[in-house]
Amino acid sequence: MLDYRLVEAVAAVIREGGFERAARVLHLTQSAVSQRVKALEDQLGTVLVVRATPARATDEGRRLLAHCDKVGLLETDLAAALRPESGSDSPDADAPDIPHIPWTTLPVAVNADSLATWFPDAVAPFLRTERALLDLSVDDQERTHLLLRDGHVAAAVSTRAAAVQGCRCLPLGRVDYLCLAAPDFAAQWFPAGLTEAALCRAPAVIFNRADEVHHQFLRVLPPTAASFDRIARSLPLHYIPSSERFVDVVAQGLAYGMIPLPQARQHLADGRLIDLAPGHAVPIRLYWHCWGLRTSLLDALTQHVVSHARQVLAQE
Amino acid sequence: MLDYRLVEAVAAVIREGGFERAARVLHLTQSAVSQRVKALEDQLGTVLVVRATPARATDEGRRLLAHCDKVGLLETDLAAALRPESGSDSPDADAPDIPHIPWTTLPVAVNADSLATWFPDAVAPFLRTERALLDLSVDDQERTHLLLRDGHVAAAVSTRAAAVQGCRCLPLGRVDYLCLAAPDFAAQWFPAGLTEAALCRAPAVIFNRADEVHHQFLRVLPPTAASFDRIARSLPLHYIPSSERFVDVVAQGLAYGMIPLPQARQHLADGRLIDLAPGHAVPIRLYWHCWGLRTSLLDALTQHVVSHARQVLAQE
DNA sequence: GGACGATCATTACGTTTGCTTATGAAACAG
DNA sequence: CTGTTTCATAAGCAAACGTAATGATCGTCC
Repeated sequence: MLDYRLVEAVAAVIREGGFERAARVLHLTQSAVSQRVKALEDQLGTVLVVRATPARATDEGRRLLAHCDKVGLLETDLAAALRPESGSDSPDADAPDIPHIPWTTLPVAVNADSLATWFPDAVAPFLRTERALLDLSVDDQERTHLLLRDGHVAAAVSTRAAAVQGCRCLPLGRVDYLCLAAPDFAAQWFPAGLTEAALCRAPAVIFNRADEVHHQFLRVLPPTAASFDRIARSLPLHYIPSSERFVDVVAQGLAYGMIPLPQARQHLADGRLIDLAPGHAVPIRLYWHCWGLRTSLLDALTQHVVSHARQVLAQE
Repeated sequence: MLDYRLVEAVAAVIREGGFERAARVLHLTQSAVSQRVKALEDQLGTVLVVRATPARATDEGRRLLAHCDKVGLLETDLAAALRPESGSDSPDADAPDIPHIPWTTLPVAVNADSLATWFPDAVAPFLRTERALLDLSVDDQERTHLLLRDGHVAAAVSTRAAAVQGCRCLPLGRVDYLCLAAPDFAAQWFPAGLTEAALCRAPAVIFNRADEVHHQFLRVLPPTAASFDRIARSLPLHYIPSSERFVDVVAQGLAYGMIPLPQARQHLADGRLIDLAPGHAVPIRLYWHCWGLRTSLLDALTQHVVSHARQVLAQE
């Protein structure tokens, strides 16, 4: 079996982005880290770390890292099983050199809109009951599953319905994106509705360059597919990579854009936003992907996320 | 992580039914096996092997054995993954469209906290009057100036006071970060205040791995610099790369963390958050960097941002 | 009951592993 | 080109770990 002191050295180098920082975290010298990494690379016959600034993992290194995280989760389970009497852990005075009861850090990828809406409420009870720490990566909903596939995260919220190799995939529900604008904005830029000419002139806002929802919306609009390309190429676009600011920009009448119904409901009720294309919502289906590995922590997180999402998201 | 040489010794003893046989299988002496088993039992604080004839596992030993098998399976998978030459995966390339002449897209880098607070209000009037589109990049406040230096953005909000080559740099003001927690959280984890022991146990939340504010805070705390390193290395940390969710996590009593005063003011007034270290705010000074190139749009943006920031941010 | 055999624990000592300190090499910035 | 940063390598050394020998414990059989 692997010597996990070596594995952890590689993991630390990659997480910290360098041998020096890794050494500090591991309470070792840079030299020792270098030797450990080299030893493991020799043993496996593969380069695991790209020596650059910052240091990063090779494909093999990534796989090893994912493996290391899995084993870490398993060990957390084991520790819990071997320490059944760990009920009360209130901070009382004891030996400071004994590192406290270990926390487990769970790397999870989540799309910005979920993070801005239902996700925090879904994980809050989990964080209250489990000795776990979240390490969130925010990425586009179409790409979070890549982070999972490459072993960067143990779980992800994604639009991908197909399970990643070696992973579970559970449907969470549907979020409807509506094409919204402030009433003033609509009157100024779309006096005759969503005409092709108006679409080419009115400033729109999208999340970032990977955001596909706006384009999906244009595709389902009455104008034919022929005109779609022409429109899509000439859209004046704001890029605002923050869900909350995104909504603000639209609410303030600076642009129009595709907004998740949960985030828009209040604005719609108040009349601060209006639907530019009623009946043309873009439904985005979200899925929970996580390692197939059965671990009480992962299972608990999955349980919390899935059950909460199915309560608050639209179900088919 | 566990030392799997020790684990394998226990496994061998149980599988083989004795230390002697285990030693033969492991190509060791009986003494070595005995020492290894004892070492692991000491480490875990549990008896793993029932010394009888034949030797058998305790409940804890059985769990350890099951764990060992799981890790073995994972390692088999890993080995299979590292054997074959890595396939080629092509990252999907996106082709950003350049909008028409009348609209100018301004790439701007901004740190998340600014985006979550004063920045939108600062640029809103600018967007109303100018035919400009924003292309925001969110990055850590210590690194936004790098995006500027490398030509990725035309302007940036950064903590860097020194002007980038060929760029202007204007001070915007100061944001004070306070060490905050929910009252319940403070009572549970910091009954005696910010002691070293409590700091090592209580879960904290930081933005991401480049976030230095928390560490800066620890450095200015009463405990000497000597104890700082020890604390900093053993902090249980949540990573929540979203300003709004960051605050939520603290407000919900899931962790404590450094929060900009502007974002915390309402919570503090409501009593939902309390200051764990009054008088120990970490002041972060922000600067507006932009290309020296004189452009009416850039000048206008700079004008709006700087004047608004100087109104809402603390000035020296 | 006492001697014996089997089995694991302990002790003492020698080898080896693996860390630290010091220095070299390579990439990078200014 | 020079100083800086970062990783690799070399040599010395201490601690870890294994072996061999011995001690302790328990069950068995005469």
